[in-house]
Amino acid sequence: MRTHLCGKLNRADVDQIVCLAGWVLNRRDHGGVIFIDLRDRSGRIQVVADPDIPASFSVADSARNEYVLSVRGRVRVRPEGTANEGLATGQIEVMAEEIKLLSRSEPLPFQMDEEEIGESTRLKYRFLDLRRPGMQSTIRARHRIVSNLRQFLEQREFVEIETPVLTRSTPEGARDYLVPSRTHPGEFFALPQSPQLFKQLLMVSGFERYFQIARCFRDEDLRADRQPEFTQLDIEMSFVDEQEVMNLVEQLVRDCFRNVIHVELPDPLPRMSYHEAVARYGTDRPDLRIDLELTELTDLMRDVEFKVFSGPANDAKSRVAALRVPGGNRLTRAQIDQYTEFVGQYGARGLAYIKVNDASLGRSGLQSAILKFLPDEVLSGILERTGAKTGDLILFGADRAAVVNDALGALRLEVGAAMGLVDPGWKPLWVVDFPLVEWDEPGHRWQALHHPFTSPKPGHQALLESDPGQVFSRAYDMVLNGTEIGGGSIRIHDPVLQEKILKVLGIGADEARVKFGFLLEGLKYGAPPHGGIAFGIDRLAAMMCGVESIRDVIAFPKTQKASCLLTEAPNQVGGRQLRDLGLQLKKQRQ
RNA sequence: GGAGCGGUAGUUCAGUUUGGUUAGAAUACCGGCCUGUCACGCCGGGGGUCGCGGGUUCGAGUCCCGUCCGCUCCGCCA
Repeated sequence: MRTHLCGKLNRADVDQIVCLAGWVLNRRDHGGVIFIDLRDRSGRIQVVADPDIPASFSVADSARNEYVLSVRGRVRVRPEGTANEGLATGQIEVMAEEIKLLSRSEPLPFQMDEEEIGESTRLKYRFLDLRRPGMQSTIRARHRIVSNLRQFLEQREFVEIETPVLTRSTPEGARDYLVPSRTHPGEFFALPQSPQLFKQLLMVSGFERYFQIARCFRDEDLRADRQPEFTQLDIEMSFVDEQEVMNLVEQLVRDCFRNVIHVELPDPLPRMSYHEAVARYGTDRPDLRIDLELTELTDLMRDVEFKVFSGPANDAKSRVAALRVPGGNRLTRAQIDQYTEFVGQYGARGLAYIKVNDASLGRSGLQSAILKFLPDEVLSGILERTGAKTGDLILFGADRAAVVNDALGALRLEVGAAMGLVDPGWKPLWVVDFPLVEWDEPGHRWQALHHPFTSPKPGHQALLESDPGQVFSRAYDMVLNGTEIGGGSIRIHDPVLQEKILKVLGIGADEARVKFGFLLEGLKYGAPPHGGIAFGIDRLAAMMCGVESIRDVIAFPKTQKASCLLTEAPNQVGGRQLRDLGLQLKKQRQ
């Protein structure tokens, strides 16, 4: 007797006696014969049974997913004349000789084959949602992805090391999840936002190649691609420069795509500077599947009478740019109004546009409320630079550069998707040459673009004090189809330089000691040059599975309010638990 | 903190624009019949706090106010 998994039977198995176990997908009694569609983790097979066989359950007219059965029987080819078109279960069936009921179920809260179930119902009954084919497939794919990444790194002598989950709050960056300490009343652990400082210390410790599949926690508002706890593939290496890190993780990602979803990514991955990405796409994570770009018009608009354009054109921190929409001429006024509202989310105060009715006619071939403000040479400059053709629409952004970039960058994605301009396939790239710091206006200080431990580019250190905004960092982001899937940098291994950077960031020696003194201390004891990267496993898995939300690749995700509908966490805890912590009960809501 | 969409049977939805008889459909569930079925078929049945609270009205699923929950986005996410 052999034991088989459901769905793995084939013609070579005919006449074998097999044992199956699985969920009943469908069960019927027809003409004195019982038909059972069984499903287990690997597939689906139809079992045919005579009512007289020993069976520890009774057959009703129909039922789905209500039982878990074990079946012993003979594999056979379905007899002539009994198969029909569209055989769902294949041509091999099992003639049952014995059926045992292993477990029974109440009627399900939703059907397994229903395509769209409301998010809250799915999450409340996540254990059943996970039983459905879609979630089975994504969760298993996620496992294959992680397994592949791990194998790749192990083959290259990386060592997987766990770092603490209960750790110290380092209040830079995101909000921490805090855990009160019982043994130190009034003090708190923080859950790690990333293992960054520990992995750098591991380099000091001599683990030259480290990785970890690390859970990270950030107490910020959620999005489709952001959960309060998420998983990162964390990598750090000693004695490497950015080329070596990038080359290695390119291979890692290519290998993963090849093995898991049979996709060949370009070799090498294209690279683009931060400044080029922002200029051409309005963002540091461009979606290169969309063949649209922002066109720089700032210099062209300096002398026009139209203040909406000339104002920003003459302000160093502002920008005038255009987005050409091929075939956009056919958009209605109402649709353009919607786009105006759309860019309003990003702070744009309007959305000027020109419809190109006939590109060969110059001014008279254009249609727009702003034509009268723009001289002929400016109009022809716009047409020439944007490459506008008859039937196109040109959209304008003129404001502070950050607003123009956010608005037109987002509009590019929105319009690209709406107009069907998104190429299928995979467009990865590296974004490099990031500024080390950016000016934070409300905080009135320089802020690290990546994090405070990122090394500045060699040769740029002289600018650190005179003009920090011009300093490039040794950071790199891997971007795939408009999503940042990984980011890293060569770190600072020189404690003197590290203190200098902290000073630029306005973090004094005392403050630095309080926040991450243990890292600064570690760097004093012969830290090797080192660098690394972290990949967002959830985002990577979601993209590779072709799903919109990372919730669909996380077995037990949280809702947008960061609660768990399955366990009803977070919840109030008993007075005893709180007293142990020296805390008080939250006042009950009315 | 802000903007938008949604919440009606176990589930997926219609009904809300223009207030008006007993709130419907499909599916699921229960009973009966049929029988090599595989979205089986046929007949019958049960099932609703229209998210919750308040208001307007002779009358509210429908209009108004508040609130809770889910989703998308902005802010936020070194």
